[in-house]
Amino acid sequence: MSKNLPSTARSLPIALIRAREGIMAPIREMLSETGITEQQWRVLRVLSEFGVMDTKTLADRSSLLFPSLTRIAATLRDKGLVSQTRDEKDRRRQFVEITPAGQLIIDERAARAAEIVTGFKATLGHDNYETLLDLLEMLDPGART
Amino acid sequence: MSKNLPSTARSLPIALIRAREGIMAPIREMLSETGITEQQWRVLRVLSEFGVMDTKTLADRSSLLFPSLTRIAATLRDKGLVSQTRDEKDRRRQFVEITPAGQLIIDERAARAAEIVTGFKATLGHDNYETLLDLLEMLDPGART
DNA sequence: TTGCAACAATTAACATGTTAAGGAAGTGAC
DNA sequence: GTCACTTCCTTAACATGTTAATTGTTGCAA
Repeated sequence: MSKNLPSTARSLPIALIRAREGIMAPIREMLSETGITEQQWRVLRVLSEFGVMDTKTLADRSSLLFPSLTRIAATLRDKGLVSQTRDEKDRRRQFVEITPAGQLIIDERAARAAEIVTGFKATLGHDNYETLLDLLEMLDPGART
Repeated sequence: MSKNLPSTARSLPIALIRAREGIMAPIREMLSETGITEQQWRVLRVLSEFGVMDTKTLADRSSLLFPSLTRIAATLRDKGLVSQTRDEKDRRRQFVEITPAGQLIIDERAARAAEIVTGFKATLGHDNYETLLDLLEMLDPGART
């Protein structure tokens, strides 16, 4: 049975889009003054958290596809927020590192970003927030062990 | 306190992206043979469920921004999957309707799409699935009454 | 060593997301 | 009626998502 599609009002893909839209709106607003995009912010955050890493790891941790990352890395490099270096042992590979200028962007906005997150935790309630993260992780093909 | 950003591993925006990626992968695979995209599928589904409607309502129900919808509607019209008509009383407004060819695309794949949804329900468990939808709806700015 | 498969990264091509600006049609104050 | 204002939709410009093709390297095997 269940040959019928669920109503679009209870569609999981659509619900994910709308939730994401709700989450990102205040974050995009915060970022608008910096001139960097949401994805660029994400890359900087990953680099800030884990330090220098190769492109493949960076793409994985940032949840970005390679072609996107190529463009984003080029943009961030032009802005002086990251630096790229070739692996001398394997010249196919490349390493990316956040620069002091890039780290500054993170540092100056970490408090405000944390406030936004706190706001959503308050909206949902702490337990619901953790539950939500757990459920979302169950849908992540990369996280299913 | 909590001036520190959460680890990107427990970041809600990133978790939403990854979950969406996990959900959409099999759906995109299903759609690949049709030549229509995920968003075009979404528009057709909304039109199939609710019937003819004006562009504003369609954008709202499809969770698409107006500029995107303009392009998508033009694409679908060129493919003969929807038809557009001007409102004669208010010539700014426009109505969109699914064509038989468009409806056929939905009908031919409704069963397979429903199977995919059923699969995710099984992965999460029915109660978790409903909980997830409820929590996501709490983050949707358009749904907070 | 040469040839080829595998790999990392880029580029290309097209669709969408996002913001801003533009154009056309309706509305209301005067 | 006219002018400002609003509304609906489109266009523009740029960044990203997505898939496929391409380039440059490496490793391995005939």
